[in-house]
Amino acid sequence: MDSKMSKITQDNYDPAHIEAAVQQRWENDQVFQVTEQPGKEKFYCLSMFPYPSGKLHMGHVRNYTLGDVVSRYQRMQGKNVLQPMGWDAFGLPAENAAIANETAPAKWTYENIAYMRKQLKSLGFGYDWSRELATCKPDYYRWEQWFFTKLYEKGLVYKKNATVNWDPIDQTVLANEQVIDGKGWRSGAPVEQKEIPQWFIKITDYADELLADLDQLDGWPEQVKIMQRNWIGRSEGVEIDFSIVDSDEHLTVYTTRPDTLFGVTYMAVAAQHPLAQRAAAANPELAAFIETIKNTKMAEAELATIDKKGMATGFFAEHPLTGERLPIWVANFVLMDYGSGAIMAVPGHDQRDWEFATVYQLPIVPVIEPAQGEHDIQQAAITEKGTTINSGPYSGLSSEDAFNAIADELQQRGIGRRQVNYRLRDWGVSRQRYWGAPIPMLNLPDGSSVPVPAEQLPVKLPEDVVMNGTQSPLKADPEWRKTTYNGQPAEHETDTFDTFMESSWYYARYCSANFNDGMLDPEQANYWLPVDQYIGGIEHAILHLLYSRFFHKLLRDTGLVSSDEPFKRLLTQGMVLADSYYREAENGKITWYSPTDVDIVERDNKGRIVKAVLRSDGKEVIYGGMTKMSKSKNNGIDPQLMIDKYGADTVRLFMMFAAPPEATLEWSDSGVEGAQRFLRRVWRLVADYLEHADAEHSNDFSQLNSAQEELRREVHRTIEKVSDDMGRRQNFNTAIAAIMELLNRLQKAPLESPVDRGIMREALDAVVLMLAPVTPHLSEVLWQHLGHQDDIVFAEWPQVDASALVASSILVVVQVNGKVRGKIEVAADADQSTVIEAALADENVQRFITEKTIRKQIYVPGKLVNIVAN
RNA sequence: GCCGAAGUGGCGGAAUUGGUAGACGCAGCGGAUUCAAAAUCCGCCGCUGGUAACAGCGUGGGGGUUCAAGUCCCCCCUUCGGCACCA
Repeated sequence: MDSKMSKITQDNYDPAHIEAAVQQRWENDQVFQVTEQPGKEKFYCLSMFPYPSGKLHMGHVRNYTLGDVVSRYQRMQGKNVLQPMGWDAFGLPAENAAIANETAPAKWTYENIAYMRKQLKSLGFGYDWSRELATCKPDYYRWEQWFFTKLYEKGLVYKKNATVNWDPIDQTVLANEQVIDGKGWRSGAPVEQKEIPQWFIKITDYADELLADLDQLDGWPEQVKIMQRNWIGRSEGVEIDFSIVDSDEHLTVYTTRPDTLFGVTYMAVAAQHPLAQRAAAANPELAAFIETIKNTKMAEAELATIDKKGMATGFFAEHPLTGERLPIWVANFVLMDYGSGAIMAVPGHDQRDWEFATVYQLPIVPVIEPAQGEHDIQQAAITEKGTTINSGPYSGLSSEDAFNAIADELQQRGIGRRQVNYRLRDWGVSRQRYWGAPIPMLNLPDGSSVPVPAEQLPVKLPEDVVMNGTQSPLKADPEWRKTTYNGQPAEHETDTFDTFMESSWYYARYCSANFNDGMLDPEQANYWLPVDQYIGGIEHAILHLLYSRFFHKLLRDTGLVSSDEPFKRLLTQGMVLADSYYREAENGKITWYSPTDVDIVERDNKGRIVKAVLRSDGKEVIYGGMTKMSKSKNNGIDPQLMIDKYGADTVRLFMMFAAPPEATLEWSDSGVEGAQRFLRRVWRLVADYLEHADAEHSNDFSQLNSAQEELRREVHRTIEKVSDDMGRRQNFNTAIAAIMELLNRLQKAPLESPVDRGIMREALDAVVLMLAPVTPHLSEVLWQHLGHQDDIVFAEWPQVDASALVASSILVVVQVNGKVRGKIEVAADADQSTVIEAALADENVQRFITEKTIRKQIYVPGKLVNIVAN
């Protein structure tokens, strides 16, 4: 490596040059390729793989820098570290790009992968590229198809009707993000809700285990576990049959509040409910109403905020305990896809029921009196529990007792049963799109479906296609689906899998990425799994992470892995923000300009942006604040520009220093320059030292003067802090701050005596080693120049010398009535009375306690004295 | 609407177990160096008062617990993430 040969000087830090050289050596020596080494502690570090959208964005750079820092730190702890990378390559954007650029999704995807792989390498991430995978390749998705047929055989897969967004002009199914204000994004036609048959996987069979095993996940953020718990939403309640008046049928509902049963004043069913359909058949007005509410988007957020609408069906149900006639309404806030598609409405004690009842002037009967506080049932529902009233023989009971008494009664009469319910719904995996893994099912002429036999897998997705803008090429091609089954004609399913399917098991495939005889090689998988550290965005807290946990349990129950959970420790990183600028045209149209095209011409005396202009025309633009980097605000900063300008080490350092991992990170050009400045100072300090490197050194630290002792204490305190920050706390920003602090001290340290040089030598080795996970290229080069022969990638993390930490005296803060009034220096081993005596003797402390009576003296050993006086 | 976070100087952030609020960096200001500039180095830098020593105030707002609260409890406001077909 030529950078090793050339002398380093005050100002010859050249990131482009050294980074290329170091990366070349890693590649030549295949430094990051790993195999199983029984007996050596393993560490599997995984960052969420990217969707190959074109080029890396700053969110990726942040995510992968975090992963690389953790990986390199763990490797320096002597562990066998696996860090793989791959591509979440199926998805909607490829189809959109294909239409826009008149290319095939496959071609576009593969080109993006090639470019982004190059970018990842230029950032110096230490991946084992021999394990790279792309989910759009048949040798990946074939195993997913195989696994799906196994799940089918186990009875975990079924088909049922479910609602999709239907664009009646483009004759196509739309994703939620393609529906804008209720209209198709391309056609502009009002979107309809349509029921079509789709495949589901029974995640609800595993709901209990998914819930219970969250308790094992000590290394997960509490907030993510809480979100998953709420998502699964286990509840204990009662299923109740309400008989329908003048009919043999009944309406079954689930409630968690049987204690409010006497407060039921009406029933409500979904628009698609058979009862609603039957009522509509004889009632054109109702039929028309059902048509209008059918097209409400079914997203939960939408549902929660829509105006409550409904219409009576003319049917009545009978109250199971009072015999009262209850009108059955069709309501837009009841969904067929949830539970039984029907609810018992208790407007007194459920806010949605209350709002509906208020709109349609249905009776509101209070049956619960809350334990405390005034409540006006005319203003809102009372959702707290309390004591039953107006509940016949069940009045005067606590909510809990009433729950049990009423549940028992219903159960005894055979019209109700206690039941545990989950908010979690089964996983619908069918998508009516082209760019995804074909669902390996065959539709037979008799209308039944069978899995594609294992020997016929994979069902390959044709890659050389033309996108016409609407229909999936799979559906448009009458030939593709044609096949035979047992000699009879059959048709391939033309739907493809939800892309969450691929991302639910890729972490396991990496362990044996090139294994051709099965989905996983259990031996390799069980060596590496579970993932020791998983890193990705908080936006995946529920869906991706829940589906992956589910898949892991499915893999376990198929005998492919032996662990219960896929990810031991989880780090959720925050978003990356940048400044935004815009202009508003006279017609109100807003145009956003990239911060890289804008010059700031004026700041106020507080440093805030007052005036900025577009460089190309010199005219003013309006500052739009710090917002998430996005296409829509045109404020994405291209990582490539930054790497070209400053080098990977600087970009990595800035990313790790600017904010703690979980927080949002604000992009700042001057912050990046600050990071670069620091690296130049490190370089210079080493160059400075090397000029004295040939002089005599002493490593005998037993006779230090107080300045030397203090400096060396600083070095070892820093090692202690940085180790804790990087290993346990994962607060890389404070680790870097500590190294900066040490560097500030070292710049002022003398190099005169052999001991001075010995201390500096020890300190510089430590600084370079501690920076190695963050700035591996710079550290590697400086490490070589400091005379080390070994590769810093595998070097041992610096050790704390406990004897260097011992100090003879300590600083104690003295407060009077909780306010700091003085600081005293006391012997490290001074006892309480000595310290308090010294505190009371302090001149400034005296001013605040004279003529007052001391009521209390508190001593926090080694830290603080508080004197309470009045 | 529901669930989950966050709010600290001009700015990003630090304060890890209730114990010195503002580490580190950016911006700014003053100085050194330079023909000059860049780069670099030295110093100052929460607000108010004071030459200073120091004092008062100060962690989104309001209340509380405590010798002591950015940190714990209650209420409120604002911003952000997720809400099942974006990934």
